[in-house]
Amino acid sequence: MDIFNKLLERKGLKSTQQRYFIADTFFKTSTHISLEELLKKVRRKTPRIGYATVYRTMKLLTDEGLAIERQFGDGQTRFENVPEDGHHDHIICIKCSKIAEFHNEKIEELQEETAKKLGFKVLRHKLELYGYCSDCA
Amino acid sequence: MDIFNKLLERKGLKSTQQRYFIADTFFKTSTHISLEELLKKVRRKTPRIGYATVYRTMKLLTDEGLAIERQFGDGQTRFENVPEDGHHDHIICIKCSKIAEFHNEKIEELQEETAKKLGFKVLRHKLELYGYCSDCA
DNA sequence: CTTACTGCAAAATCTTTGCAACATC
DNA sequence: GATGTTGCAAAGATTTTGCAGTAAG
Repeated sequence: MDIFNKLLERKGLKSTQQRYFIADTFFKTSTHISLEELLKKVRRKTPRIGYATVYRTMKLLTDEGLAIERQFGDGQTRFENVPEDGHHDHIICIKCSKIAEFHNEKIEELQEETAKKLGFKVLRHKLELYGYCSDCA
Repeated sequence: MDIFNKLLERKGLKSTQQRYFIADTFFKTSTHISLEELLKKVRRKTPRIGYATVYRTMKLLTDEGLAIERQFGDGQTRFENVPEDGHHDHIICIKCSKIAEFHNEKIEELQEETAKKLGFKVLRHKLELYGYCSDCA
């Protein structure tokens, strides 16, 4: 939450209870949460909160890089919080759904390189490997 | 188109001019096209065609594995035709939504290698880079 | 006090679906 | 002819935005 308060200060925004509850709830969530779900969670503590406030707070977090929007094709935008200790990628077992995380600096470098050739400047990426884990192979 | 005709036959569906134009146009498209864009293209040949028909035809193609639905976060579902000659990855501009494709064998190798260390056997993967293109940097 | 924030409700987007007219088989 | 298909328009589902009231600095 420190980082969130700093963000508000840096941008000259006001620190409100709504924003606090939304951000706090979001950062404590480990899954990919939708606005509707987040709203529901936050309302347990602050029933009078509105959808638009959640929407706008998440937009703020997304714009500032503290959250990432993701689309899984179910018609709802979901938000994932950005790990403070560097990012990681996922490898998912298509049989038992086990998810392992990994980080490979070499791959990241090659991504940068490839992007540069295409004239792009990469800010973030998404890499997911799908296959069988050792138990299911 | 042969494969499309076979699909219709296999499922006992009727072969109509609309379906033909939509599928043909889609298969000849190399970019990730949205329904709106596809409709516009098809209308150049068949002005009286409706959005719903395009929608339903693309749903058919998607269900049958001839097209892949993709969400790049710009609020529009886009369709990509399944490459017969191997896959590619994407790099997306977060400002103008331009999408470029690339393929880097070295990255694929590193993915395999990394997966092996974790005891996984990779079948497929998804790699998307997000950033600014040369025009928006 | 001034300026920003919130909630509500309305607007804007996209995606799906019901149905009568119409085209295949 | 029977059955599937099309186009239109309406319904759904989400995401955005305008605005008057409210609260933070």
